[in-house]
Amino acid sequence: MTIQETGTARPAGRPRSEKAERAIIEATLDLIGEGMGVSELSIEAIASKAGVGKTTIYRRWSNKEDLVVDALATLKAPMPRLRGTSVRDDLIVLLDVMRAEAGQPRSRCVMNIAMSEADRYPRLMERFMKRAVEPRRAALRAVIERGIASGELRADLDVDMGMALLSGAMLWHTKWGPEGELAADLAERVVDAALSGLAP
Amino acid sequence: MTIQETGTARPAGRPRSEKAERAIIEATLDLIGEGMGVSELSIEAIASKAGVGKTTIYRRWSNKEDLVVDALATLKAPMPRLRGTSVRDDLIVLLDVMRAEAGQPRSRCVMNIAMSEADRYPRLMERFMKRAVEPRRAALRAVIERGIASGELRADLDVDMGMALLSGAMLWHTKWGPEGELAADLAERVVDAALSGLAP
DNA sequence: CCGATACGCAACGGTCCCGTTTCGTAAACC
DNA sequence: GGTTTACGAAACGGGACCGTTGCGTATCGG
Repeated sequence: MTIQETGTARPAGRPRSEKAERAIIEATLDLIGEGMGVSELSIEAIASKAGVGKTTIYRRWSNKEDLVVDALATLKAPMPRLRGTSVRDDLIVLLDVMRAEAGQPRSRCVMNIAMSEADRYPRLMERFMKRAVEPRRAALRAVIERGIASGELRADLDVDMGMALLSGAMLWHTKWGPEGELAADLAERVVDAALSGLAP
Repeated sequence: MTIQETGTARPAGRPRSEKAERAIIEATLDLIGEGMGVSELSIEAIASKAGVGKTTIYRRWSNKEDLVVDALATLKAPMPRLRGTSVRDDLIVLLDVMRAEAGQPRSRCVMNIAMSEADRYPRLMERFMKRAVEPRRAALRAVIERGIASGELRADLDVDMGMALLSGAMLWHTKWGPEGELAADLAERVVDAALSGLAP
């Protein structure tokens, strides 16, 4: 009882390497971000990429799905400070986060998983939605609801429909838009187009 | 030279079974429609589902990608007759086709492939885009351009942005909207929301 | 009937990955 | 030093699928 006795009795023997744990999760996210589906992920590939023995993985997670769940749980939605001055500005900020994320392989995990594995891994999706998708959705929803309340958006606007138009348009550009990087002003143009509508 | 001599000399021996060929392609599309990615497709699973020997597949296609290319080539975009009375009506018809297709496993191939395998199979994607995606896009683009010309849509509207808002919103509802079947009036509501915009 | 080709089926050796075990070494505690 | 647990590496038997081959049968033209 010299030091480091915080009540939880430290187990005997060599402690588990946190570095290895991080490397495993990083490798998992990297592979997913490269476009690999969950079913194509192999423990051996993760171990190899992480520079780790398979034993070290199986000691921590009993199967692939548990590992992926934990890996995805470390993904947090980057929550920008919304200035709250105008709904238009806040929407641009939120959608521009989507644009920026679409470029980083790491952040691409979110969209890759959300789009592809929706049906097959219900347990995984449930956690993943709660952790990574819901915060993004909630932020967008809050801005839209605030806009309705303040009169900046139509009083009869269906909130879900507003979310669909805004983030759907970003999604469309990401996957099917003109090739290459997304234009820097894409978020602004999407917001303005959605706000003013297609009709004259 | 009794009958059936159309210049292409009929090769000797038993002819290849067109029924088997159709069954193979059907099985391939079924598996893709069930959410199976191209890399998870196995020749053995296709053969089994089609009630066919592997030999019969390898006799026709030398690898999986060729088979998938041919299978996807049989997918044609269902092209509804557009009445052309109003842009709004035509947009609703086009988007409602998307809604209807989202339910049928067979037609889900288009979206599943288009969303998931974009990067990894460039040769496949090129053909697939040309055959199955482009016609849909062209139809939507034509309607939007007609609307701009007729004054039913804003003169300064970016056509790509219009397509993104409309089909992006449908896509969003398909993947992330409230669970269950898409509402029967979804296309109409999306079109009206996009036309009038979010602002008052 | 005969030759030729396609068919479904089963088997082959090869590769990848599984999940487990063994081994020698490393890092914490007493 | 001694005990205990974790580590990376290697090997295991097992399963899925690969692409190929051989087999007996079916279906065409001549």
